[in-house]
Amino acid sequence: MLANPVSKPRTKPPGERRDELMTAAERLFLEKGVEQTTIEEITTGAGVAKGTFYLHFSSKADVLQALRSRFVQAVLDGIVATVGRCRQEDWRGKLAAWSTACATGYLDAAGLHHLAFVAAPPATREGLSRNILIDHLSELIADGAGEGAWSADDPGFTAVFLFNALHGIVNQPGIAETPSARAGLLGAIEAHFLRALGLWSGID
Amino acid sequence: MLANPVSKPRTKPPGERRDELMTAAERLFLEKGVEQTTIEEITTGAGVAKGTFYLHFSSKADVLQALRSRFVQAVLDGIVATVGRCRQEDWRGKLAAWSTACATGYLDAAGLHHLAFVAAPPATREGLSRNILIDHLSELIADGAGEGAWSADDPGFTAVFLFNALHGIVNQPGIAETPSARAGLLGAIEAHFLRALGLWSGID
Amino acid sequence: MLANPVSKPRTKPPGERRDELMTAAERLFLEKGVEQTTIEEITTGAGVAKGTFYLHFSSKADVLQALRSRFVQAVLDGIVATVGRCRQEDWRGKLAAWSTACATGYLDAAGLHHLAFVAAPPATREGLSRNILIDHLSELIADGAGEGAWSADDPGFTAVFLFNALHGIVNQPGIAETPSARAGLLGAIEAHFLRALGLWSGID
Amino acid sequence: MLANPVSKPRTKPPGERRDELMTAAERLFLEKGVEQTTIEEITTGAGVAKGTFYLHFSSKADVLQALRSRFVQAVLDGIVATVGRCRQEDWRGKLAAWSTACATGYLDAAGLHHLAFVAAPPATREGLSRNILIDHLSELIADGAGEGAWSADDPGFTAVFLFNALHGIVNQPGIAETPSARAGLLGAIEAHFLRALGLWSGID
DNA sequence: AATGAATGAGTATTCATTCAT
DNA sequence: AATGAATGAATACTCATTCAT
Repeated sequence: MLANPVSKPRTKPPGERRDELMTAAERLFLEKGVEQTTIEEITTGAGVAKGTFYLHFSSKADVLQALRSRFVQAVLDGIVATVGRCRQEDWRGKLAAWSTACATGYLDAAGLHHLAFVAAPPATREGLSRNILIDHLSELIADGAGEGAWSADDPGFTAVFLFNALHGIVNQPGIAETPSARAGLLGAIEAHFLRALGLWSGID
Repeated sequence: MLANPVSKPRTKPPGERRDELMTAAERLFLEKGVEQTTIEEITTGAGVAKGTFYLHFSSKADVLQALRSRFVQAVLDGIVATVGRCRQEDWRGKLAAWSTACATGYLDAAGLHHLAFVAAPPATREGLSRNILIDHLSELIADGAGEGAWSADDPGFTAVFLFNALHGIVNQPGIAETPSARAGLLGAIEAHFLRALGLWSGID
Repeated sequence: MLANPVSKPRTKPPGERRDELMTAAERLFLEKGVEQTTIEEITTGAGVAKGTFYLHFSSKADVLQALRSRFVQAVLDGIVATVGRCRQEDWRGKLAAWSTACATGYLDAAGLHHLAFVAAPPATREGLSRNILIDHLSELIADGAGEGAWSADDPGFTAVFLFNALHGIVNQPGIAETPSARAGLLGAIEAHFLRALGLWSGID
Repeated sequence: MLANPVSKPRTKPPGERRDELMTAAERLFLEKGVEQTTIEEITTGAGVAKGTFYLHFSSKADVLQALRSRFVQAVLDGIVATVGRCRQEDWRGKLAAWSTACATGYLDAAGLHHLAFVAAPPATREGLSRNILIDHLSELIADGAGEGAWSADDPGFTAVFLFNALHGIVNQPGIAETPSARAGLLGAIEAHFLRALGLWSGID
């Protein structure tokens, strides 16, 4: 007997199912919290059976980790693209671009960012002290210092310092709700980033 | 017959019992984690019956919140004492003292701090964006600005920025394990605090 | 120092305290059910400390039993008074009076009656097959039969039969909410009582 | 390798599992009382794991309700079968059959009946004033009245009256322990039913 | 790949009762 | 008589995970 042509295919490419599960999990995690979300709710939300979850993830912590990676990677992509538009020698611009792009990426996914790093932080203490964003910022600071754009005794320290500062700022609930509030916020973040590297903020 | 002077009194002042329970909980939370600690272990650790726990706290989250408050209050007490030793007009010294005292308070109770704010963060997003430490720092920045010690467009913003920066730094595992590493760390934090307010760090 | 003349006396005659506890328990039992009512709520309701409860009752079942007795005795008193007003030889009138007085007593305390016999019945199966009301009715039937007012092969059987019938009728929620509904109900009960003894109900 | 043909299938049709759980619960409730029976004992009795209980029932009260329904339905089935054997126009016979079949159904499952309606009565007051047995009796009384077999001003009233009367009678502990006692009881119930409808009982 | 019935470990919480004062 | 802090037994329920189909 032929399969009902109207019904959705029972099997899908693995990547697609995985994404659907992640998206369902993300929505539920944001709506009701990680703890309060059950695996079954995730699978129901993704329209599959409970067992299917374990074909793609090993546990709830596993999906959460995947969501974290997806989020951080998206922010990093945004940063790379923005910073890449600066002239090679414009270190000041690059730093400003970094701060703005990072803050923007976070603000655009405020809930998810809070979820991934604050409400349900990774098991290790690494979360906010070692990640690809901090590495990227650290590298930028080191490169700029190498080119004489600024001085930085310890780029790693400054990167952790600034990243967490930015993180704390954008993590404030209700911040940047209006376009003008957001613009002001981005400006203030940029100014503090520049000042931290000893560059005058340009507002005299 | 007189009461046996050796046996502990069955009833104790409420505050005392409460403190004993908190202390037992703190030790267990640090040893084996919040999730892994049962209420019964806490009461056993405090030498009381299980039901007694609920005479003082409504849940595990409730003790955790009490531990958080106790920790933050202790750090604030240390800050107030240290800052208070600066001359009235020495705003630069006060800011430096604030950063050092705060970082010291955190580093001295690294486990508890990690526990209370990272591994088992408060349910709301408020924790790291509104607390008595940030309020205190914000006030200091505003006061200094009022006295012309520095300029600060938005003391609240800078306070959140710096507090989270500091928080991220001291939260790094294994940081400041040696006295010299700690000294260097405190110096770097101080330098960044000063620079954020446009004061030269004095290390050239 | 003299006791504050405004405060209520700390000690009261035992009977009074007991009554206050019973009254508080009755109100709470009716409001939220026996199971859902705690001893502490009862004592709070009576304005005494928890331990005082055990000076008057041995358990929750004990208060409930006391409430049951108080209720049944009140109904019986009403019946005895009403029936006593009939002429000595008016057996028909006595039976009618019994049914009406019993139903009235129940309807006047509908919730308590439900509580005492249905929602939280006594531990034994005796509740609705042996109690002082049934005994009283049984005696009336036997006496009337002895006087030739009616014939009754088994007065005990008929008493249980009629008592439970009446009980089921008045236990219907919302029955007899208006005066006329109540009058109709009492009439119907009376008619069925008379008919059960082979007396014509008088409604032809 | 083929599945071991001796081992029971791990999964069973839902209805079957449900029935097994109900039967295990019924046995335990009768043996040791509802309160004294734990969910775990029920599942052990049914040969399944604890969690399986909650796949079929939401709580102990839920199974109890299911047992009540099963019991009442069984009694109704017996009544319908018995009454159905009477000639169409034999209303007196039908009424007699109803009372006898209902009483028999109750007496045959005295423990369960006591359990379900007396020791652990339903939470609402509806149980003994509205159920499918009362509805059935009410209909019979109305139909007979319609055919002129008897007069009934309020069939619903009489049905509640008689049902509760019968219920109270059969609920007496130790009643009808011998065949002859049972026969006498059924006869007396029948006589009272007939008399309630104004039919002479035939026992003069 | 997908299903979903079955599993069973794990624990927070309540509250009747006691008893030293 | 009265208090109320302390006790501790007792159990329902959840939900991540498995696995036979």
